[in-house]
Amino acid sequence: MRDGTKEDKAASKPRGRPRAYEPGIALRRAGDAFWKAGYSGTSLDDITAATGMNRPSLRAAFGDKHTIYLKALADYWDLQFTAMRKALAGDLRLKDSLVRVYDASLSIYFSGDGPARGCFVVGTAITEAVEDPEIQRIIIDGFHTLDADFEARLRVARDAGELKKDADIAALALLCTATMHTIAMRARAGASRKDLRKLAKKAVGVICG
Amino acid sequence: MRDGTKEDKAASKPRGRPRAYEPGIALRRAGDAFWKAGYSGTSLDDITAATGMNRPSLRAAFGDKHTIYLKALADYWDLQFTAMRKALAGDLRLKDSLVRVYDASLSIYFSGDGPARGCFVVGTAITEAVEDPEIQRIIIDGFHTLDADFEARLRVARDAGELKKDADIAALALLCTATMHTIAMRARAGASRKDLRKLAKKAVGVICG
DNA sequence: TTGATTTTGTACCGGTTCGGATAATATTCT
DNA sequence: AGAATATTATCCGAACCGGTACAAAATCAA
Repeated sequence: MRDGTKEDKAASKPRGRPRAYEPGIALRRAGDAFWKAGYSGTSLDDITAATGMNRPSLRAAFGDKHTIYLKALADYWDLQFTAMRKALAGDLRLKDSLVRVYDASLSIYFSGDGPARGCFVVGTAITEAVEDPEIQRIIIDGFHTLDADFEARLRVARDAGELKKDADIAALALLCTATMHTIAMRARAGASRKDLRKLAKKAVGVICG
Repeated sequence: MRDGTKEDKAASKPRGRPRAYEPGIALRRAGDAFWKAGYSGTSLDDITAATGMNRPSLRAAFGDKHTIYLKALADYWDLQFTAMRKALAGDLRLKDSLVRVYDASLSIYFSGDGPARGCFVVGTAITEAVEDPEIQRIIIDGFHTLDADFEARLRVARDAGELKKDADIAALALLCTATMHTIAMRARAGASRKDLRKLAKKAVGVICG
């Protein structure tokens, strides 16, 4: 009585012809395509080539081009925040903690086969923001989350005596985000990973006083 | 003998049918079109609509789409650096000088009729950088000029005793550029001018110690 | 006035875009 | 085996893309 009721998790197979793709992987591949050339610069043909899916399957699975992009964008924010929070966790000194965040980001910015693509948001979403309020909102919310995560970490540091009692936590958090932004752009503009790591360390040096 | 030799500045008119447009203004309008939707997101039809020029005239005047874009990009850097250097000139205190730079940038980011478009480079060039080495180089050179201009101003401030003798000028300059970058992106993402001005002041507060 | 010169306006070309219509295929259920 | 279901594969079409050919228009020189 307990099994085969259809809601058996990974058990019971779906009814018709099985999928020839893995939705999660396919979406990431689609994201890779956007990441390289931006939203307008990526055609559905590019995406079919990247995913191996044909057009109708693509549409059935993820919707039209705009919807595919939004899903890829949400996916990226997940990746970014997961990496960031993992880097911020643990009881390192503030300075090391921040450097670890930037290192984690650099790993993302320099991921993939070709040349560095920087941040997905910076490289693809920012451009569309002016004419797409939905994307605009997703970006601004993400930036605020970035600010908030940095600020929370800085507050811990201040309470632990690593920062001066009267340090302007909010201001420092903005500079942390700003540093992330400048790294993201310079990465896409061709700066070397080594140089960007040095940049991060210098910025952290100032921020931590 | 001195006049009418054809090189008489604005004197002697050209030979054939006169232009129906002003090259400088037309190029700026073309830039406006790119500024709104990015390089790939802007069609030649968009540009003809923005400039009032028809397609063959456009090509004769500025070349193909890619060349038009490069001209518009160079034009924008000129605008940006002119505004920045004007803001940095004069003998204000460092803090006021920097705030003035960000105010000048905000004037650019919030220019135009529609919603804020942020920085032209951030909103249009960054996306293309991955697959266009020429654009990539123009961006990185521009960023370095930004860094250098800030650094020069900071050095003056240090020599004038506004900063500590052992202040890391290069690191502070990077944070100045980073602040510019984060403002540019947030502007395009829909942040209000008032909020961005407050952000700038907070950042300047930290940078100036 | 006539001819030379330059720009403009229209219309078109071949290729690409996105989305969908239709038929073939692979699997499960009965 | 046969019906039901879900995905895949091929193809189509209307719109758009960047670029160009060609003739009409506007000016200057003689």
